[in-house]
Amino acid sequence: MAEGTSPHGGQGLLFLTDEQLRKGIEAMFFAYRGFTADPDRILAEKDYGRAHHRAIHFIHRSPGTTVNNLLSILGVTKQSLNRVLRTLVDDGLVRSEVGRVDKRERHLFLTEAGAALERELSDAQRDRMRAAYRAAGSEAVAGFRKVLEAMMDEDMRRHFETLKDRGR
Amino acid sequence: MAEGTSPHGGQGLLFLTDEQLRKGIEAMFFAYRGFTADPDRILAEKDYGRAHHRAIHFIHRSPGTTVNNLLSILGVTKQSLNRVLRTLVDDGLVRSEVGRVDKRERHLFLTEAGAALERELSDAQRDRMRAAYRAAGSEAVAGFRKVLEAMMDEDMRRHFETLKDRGR
DNA sequence: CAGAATACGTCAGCCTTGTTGACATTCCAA
DNA sequence: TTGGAATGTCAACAAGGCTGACGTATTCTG
Repeated sequence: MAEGTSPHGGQGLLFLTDEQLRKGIEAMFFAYRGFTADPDRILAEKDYGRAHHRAIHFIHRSPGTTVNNLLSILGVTKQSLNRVLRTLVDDGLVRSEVGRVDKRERHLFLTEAGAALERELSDAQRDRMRAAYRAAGSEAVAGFRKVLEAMMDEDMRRHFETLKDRGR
Repeated sequence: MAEGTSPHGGQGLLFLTDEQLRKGIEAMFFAYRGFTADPDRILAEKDYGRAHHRAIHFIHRSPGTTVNNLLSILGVTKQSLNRVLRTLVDDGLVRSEVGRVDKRERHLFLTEAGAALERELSDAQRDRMRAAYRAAGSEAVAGFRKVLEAMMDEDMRRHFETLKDRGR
């Protein structure tokens, strides 16, 4: 635990046994289940799935985003996204607006109802995240974020950074 | 960053804005994609999916485990697991042995071929994990693990701990 | 301006992986 | 010994990925 604070700069001299790495892998697997568990319960009641949650989350995060942008964030095909988007628009949770400057584009926004569901979902998910952060301590949180960022693919890290800036 | 090392014990006085928590959530989402990307590529070539990977991983980890035990680790229905297991047995990657003391149980083992695939998959996944750990430093790794453990459901943490001990 | 490229939507069909329901076998306890 | 619980298998269905093909509107470019 004190290893990383040494003059080596916390890098370079890590002894990483296969066993340690395997535990990291399993931790990731089990934790992700917890991570999605609470929203999944809420979604199931409303006959939505994780795909709907993801769309709602990122539309909330980047109001007015285009379909194409959402596509590259979510990393699915347009057919797949479209199915989800259609139900959200039909159910009045998402509004799709023809672009003013480029009329080929559709800009996506949450309606009031959509924003309400978003709040319900992210409240649940944040509660767990907050509890985990509290239990682990702020030093651990910094490390958590560092490792996760290092684990992303390049494209995803780019998206992640972009979202980061926008939120400020 | 130095906050958690204070006499407060790294807890209690965390300022956790919704914005910070949201970034944690997004980091988790993007990182998990990276986490599964490499094995997914290998699996796609061989016409297997993530479900096969999970089964192989945990059978490797606990040779001789029963279907029921695997079920509770994976958190799916037995019918769902069974389908995956059947293809693995048919393809000669997994051996299923009728229990000696309780003949209702089946004990699961990897065959040589199964172990070979397991190695290929976990090598790929470990490589990424190792790179992320190296990039983040050992202090970060400790924090990473701490937060993940705190994020798990109780049952999952129990499984996680059990696997931990067994590996030693 | 004509034609290529882009953005989006949609239809059809497939696969994986989750679900429930029905059922056979085996074990155990009343 | 018999009925209930536990274990595992088979069948059928749904969600949500995927590819491929196509239509339409719009924009960009030579």
